[in-house]
Amino acid sequence: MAEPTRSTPRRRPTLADVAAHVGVSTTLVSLVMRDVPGASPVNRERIRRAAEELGYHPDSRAQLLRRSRSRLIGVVFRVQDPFDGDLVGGLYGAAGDADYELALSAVAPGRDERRAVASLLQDRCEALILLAPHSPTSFLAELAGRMPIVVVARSVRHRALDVVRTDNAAGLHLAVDHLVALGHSRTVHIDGGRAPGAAERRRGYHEAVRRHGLTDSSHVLPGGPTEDDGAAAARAFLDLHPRPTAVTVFNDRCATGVLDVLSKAGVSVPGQVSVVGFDDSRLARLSHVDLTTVAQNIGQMSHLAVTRAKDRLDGTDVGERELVVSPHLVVRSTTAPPTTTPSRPTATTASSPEAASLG
Amino acid sequence: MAEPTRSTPRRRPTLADVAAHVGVSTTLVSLVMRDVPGASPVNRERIRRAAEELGYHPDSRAQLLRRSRSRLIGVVFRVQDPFDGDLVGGLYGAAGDADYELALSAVAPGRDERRAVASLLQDRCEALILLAPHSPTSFLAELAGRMPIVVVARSVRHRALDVVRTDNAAGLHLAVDHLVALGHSRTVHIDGGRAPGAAERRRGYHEAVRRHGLTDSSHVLPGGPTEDDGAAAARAFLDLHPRPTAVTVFNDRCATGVLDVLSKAGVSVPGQVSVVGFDDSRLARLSHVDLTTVAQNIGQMSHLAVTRAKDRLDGTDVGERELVVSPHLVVRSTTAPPTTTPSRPTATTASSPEAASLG
DNA sequence: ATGAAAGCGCTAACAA
DNA sequence: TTGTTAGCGCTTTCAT
Repeated sequence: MAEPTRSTPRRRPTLADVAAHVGVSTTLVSLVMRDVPGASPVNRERIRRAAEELGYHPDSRAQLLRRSRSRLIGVVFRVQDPFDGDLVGGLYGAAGDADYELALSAVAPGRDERRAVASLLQDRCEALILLAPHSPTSFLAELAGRMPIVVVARSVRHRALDVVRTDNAAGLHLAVDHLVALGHSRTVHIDGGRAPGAAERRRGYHEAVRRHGLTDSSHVLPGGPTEDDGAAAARAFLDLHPRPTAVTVFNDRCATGVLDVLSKAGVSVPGQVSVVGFDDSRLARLSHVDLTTVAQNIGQMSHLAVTRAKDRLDGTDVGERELVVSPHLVVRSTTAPPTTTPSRPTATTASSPEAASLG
Repeated sequence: MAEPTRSTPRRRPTLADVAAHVGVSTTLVSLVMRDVPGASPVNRERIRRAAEELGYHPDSRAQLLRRSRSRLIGVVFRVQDPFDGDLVGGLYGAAGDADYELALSAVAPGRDERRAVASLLQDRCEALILLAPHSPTSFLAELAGRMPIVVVARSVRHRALDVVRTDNAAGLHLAVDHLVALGHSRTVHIDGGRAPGAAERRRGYHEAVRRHGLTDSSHVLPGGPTEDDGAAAARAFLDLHPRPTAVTVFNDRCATGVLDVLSKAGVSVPGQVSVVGFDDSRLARLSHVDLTTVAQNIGQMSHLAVTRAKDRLDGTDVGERELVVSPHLVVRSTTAPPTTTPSRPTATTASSPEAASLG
């Protein structure tokens, strides 16, 4: 019988193996492997060759154990969430620039944040970046007593926690300003419920419509972060009378559900209703969705999160604990001026909100 | 000035610190921390308390370095992909059952598979599970020379590689059988292009329509794995004449794009056209999508992947290198019997395909 | 430019 | 039940 390719071969080679193979000390091999000056070009070359030949990879555990610092930043993320996915991508880049490694720990069904964090603690991460964590502030604060903690995309007010987040209220100002500039006056905001950021976006909506003197022709409809939430809210929206001409939605996922229900109900977008999302996720960019949306600056947020972690580790004196990143509006094809066919003669002052639920 | 909560406190406590604090040997502390029998209840309690008090967490790098085995399985996944997300969730569970830890390494923009794998090699993983890898077989084979490699959701034929995948062809048989049972005869398959599994699904479609004697009234339309691909394919579909009454689509994402375009074109689903997806992703389950789809058994795949890695590590004699998991059909609301209103008098033999592009 | 030796925090013999 | 000792693979003084 021919021996098949061995899938469990001999013990992995160590520094000592490489050293022995070349006939030098482990010290020299260590230098060469780390690209540190102090070895003759000849030996450098021979050692490189031997390492390659033996298939040597340094053992990061041993390295980390020996080094005083791990240069490791832990990241807790929701493995299911596309926004977190984007952020993780950005974090890899930012960490590389800052000469740190990332250790990923996922939150998944059956694996909660505490477990994710615990595993990172064992890995000797020097700091933690938590993406939209839902743990109680007390837990986060306790962690912060151990090591620098950077919370991303959730607003937590605690003097030991660093926060990097989008200016959610400003995002809704952008959305409402855009709609008003197009000529809309009857608008609705579909809410994110208890999702992180939802309260601020709701507040931003209220502030913006008030600023435009449109409070009386504004609504907030209960919603949530998912497509399903959006679909349900859209059904409620269809019952509204007079029907608003524009909708701001908590996020893109939710907006997708809204769009789908409107489309199925024969309501054209942006012909009859304009829709604005939030996040500028891949969802929004799809050519057949092409959603006008408030974009979070993921690259900047990732960069700030890593930089803040690094600054804390370096003991750099940083000012604010909370870093608020400005969003910007991406206008695509789900917003347009309202059609000038009011269902009733225009009333200068809107009727009382209660009237809407009648008839 | 009041000293704010320190975010970079004293050196992390070690086993020795705990031991000194209690006044016992490190051995004893080690036993207790690992829940190994061999310590008196009294000491066990005192040590536990001291560890808690000092905020002690074992250093997994030191543990791993010292233990002969790391009991670590590396997972390479695409941080953006919802299907990979689901799998990672399943893998955590399966790994826990098998008493292994998972080390995650993401593929993201700017971080390719080689980098993801390299980092896992340094972490001294004993085996690697690669989710839908796109690296060339040669690279995977080379890896397999070092350690057990389990490839999930991609078909690779190599005697050193283990593969866990869904029976894609069978999935399309299920889909077509379902449609035919409903009474459909003019069908179309929207293809996945070069995506993993696309070729097998296409083949399954061809086999199934042939088996039903429907080859002449079948089409394959070029598509791809994304919503955009589906949207484009759907536009091509709308130009088909006579229009097929049912569509099988490469995957759920693509099917979503198809549904959206159909909806916007005023084509009712399942009234005028039935649609079947593939994956049973969260997308398909959304109440407003409610897509009939071929479900991959994620739980079983995760379990098999971990078990296979474990068996290789244990040297267990396993038979097949390729584990093929049967999918099943989830019937939801996008499939129904065809309406019996042919746009023209039924022709027994379909007109030549070229005719479609005319007029 | 090179090497010897100590030790990172832990576990696994072995002894007591 | 408890302690002593050696050493995992590496980096880091300190010699040479």
